[in-house]
Amino acid sequence: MEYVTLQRLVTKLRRRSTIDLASENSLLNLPFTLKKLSRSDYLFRSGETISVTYVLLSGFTFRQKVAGDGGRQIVAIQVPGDIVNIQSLQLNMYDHSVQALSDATIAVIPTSALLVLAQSHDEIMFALWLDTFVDASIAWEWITNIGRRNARIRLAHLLCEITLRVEMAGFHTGATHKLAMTSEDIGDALGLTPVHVTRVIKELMRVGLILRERRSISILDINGLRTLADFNQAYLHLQNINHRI
Amino acid sequence: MEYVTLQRLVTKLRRRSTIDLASENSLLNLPFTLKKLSRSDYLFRSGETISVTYVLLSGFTFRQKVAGDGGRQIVAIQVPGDIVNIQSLQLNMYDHSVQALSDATIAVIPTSALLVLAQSHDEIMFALWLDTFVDASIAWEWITNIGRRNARIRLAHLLCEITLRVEMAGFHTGATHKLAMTSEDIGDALGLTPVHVTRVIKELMRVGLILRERRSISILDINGLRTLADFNQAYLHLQNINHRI
DNA sequence: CGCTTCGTTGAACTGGGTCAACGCGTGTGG
DNA sequence: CCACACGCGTTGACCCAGTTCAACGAAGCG
Repeated sequence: MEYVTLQRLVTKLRRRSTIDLASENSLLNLPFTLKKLSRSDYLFRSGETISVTYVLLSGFTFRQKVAGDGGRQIVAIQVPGDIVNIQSLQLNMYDHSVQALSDATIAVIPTSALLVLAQSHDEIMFALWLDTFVDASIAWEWITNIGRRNARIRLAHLLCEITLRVEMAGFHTGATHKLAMTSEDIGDALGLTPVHVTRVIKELMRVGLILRERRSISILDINGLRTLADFNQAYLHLQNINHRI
Repeated sequence: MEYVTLQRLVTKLRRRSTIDLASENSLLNLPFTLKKLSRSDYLFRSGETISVTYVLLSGFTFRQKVAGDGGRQIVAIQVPGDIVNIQSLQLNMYDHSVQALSDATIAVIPTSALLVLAQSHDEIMFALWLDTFVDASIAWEWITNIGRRNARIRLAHLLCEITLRVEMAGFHTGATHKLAMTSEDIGDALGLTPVHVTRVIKELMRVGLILRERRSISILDINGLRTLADFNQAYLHLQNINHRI
């Protein structure tokens, strides 16, 4: 069996916050177990009470809510390194579900251990808190995406965001990177129907921006997508602009 | 001149978190100045760098982003007691603007003072952090609202949310409560055009759920609205369900 | 090899957008 | 104190992006 650590979590937090060696070691020494999910498996469901915190180590997961008429809406996507439910530090009842978008590996950390760490290391507390700000910032951008952009631009914007976040998580993207999402998944993230998503995908293929084979999408021209989507990455707050010193 | 305190902030934090007397006093002793805004005045603009934290004491403000084609999207609304930009604790560059929806009074607190307080009182830090979680939770519900509900239900849902949040801020609502928003404001919050908003408002009037006079809306039948919107207030996390003890 | 899942395509439909005209308060300047 | 202008709600006619429904096909899996 492979040797698994929480290094990816440290790397992710380091992108935006300063984490000194002591804090890094504390994080790496957190107790955790591993959980493997297959596509569509639930990590947790709306209404459940859980006392663990999940960190995504590989694969993708997504957060979803269900509208009154049964319509599913994906409200966030997690990439490797992301903490899935940092809310668990303060809330233990969930009003949404998290499900695997692909096969995924997840570190399961007792929330109490993380809480102790946060309380003893301000640096870690602020780093985790900053992550919460970014979650909100991304959600606001999604509201803008769904509320004010047409289907083509919405899709391009989503692809730009995911590509960039995956790169920042330390994976090479480029022509070889593939995103495995069904038309229904994409539609549920963009507020569209799967039928229309396939039409829009074909449009973006026709102009050479992406390539779709089976249920995976490859980015052929990220700059073209960025231009089309008028993508401004400020909302991802990727630089360490922490101004506490 | 009236005597103004940050009591409303304490009350707001108390709704969800435990704030002991010492922490309460520290909060009330925070230095602050007052700022008065008229409808449409900007509190801050996208791209600005600011080192103060704003707390809304009376009136309403909203957070907005602008899409590439110039379309405005309102991504959040603040009610009295809300901290407008708690992000300032860690981020000092904004990717969105905040504007007054009505005449508003705002407490302006040096971020550094708030930061010192948060670092010396875990209780306050967690209370502020919890507020961030709720901001994200509300944003996710808005994504679902805009992505998966039709115009009538979207509007009903927004009205339910605002009514409840204003009540929780300690104001009486009921038949006399009025919300002053133009059709354009509402449209920008719901991802609709002002023309369609007036049509939907008329629909809700026809069935006796609301009353519109000039540019204000009164709620006539909050239960009817809740039923129509299938409103589930869990996402507002109004109870003190903080499970750290 | 048959079943399931999902992409693909076409045709018809509709919720909401667009455009344009009008009307009613309100505020403002002469 | 009146007249005009401006902001915004209202209404109607028309339009279109995206939905709906349905049929078909291809890959993957047991």
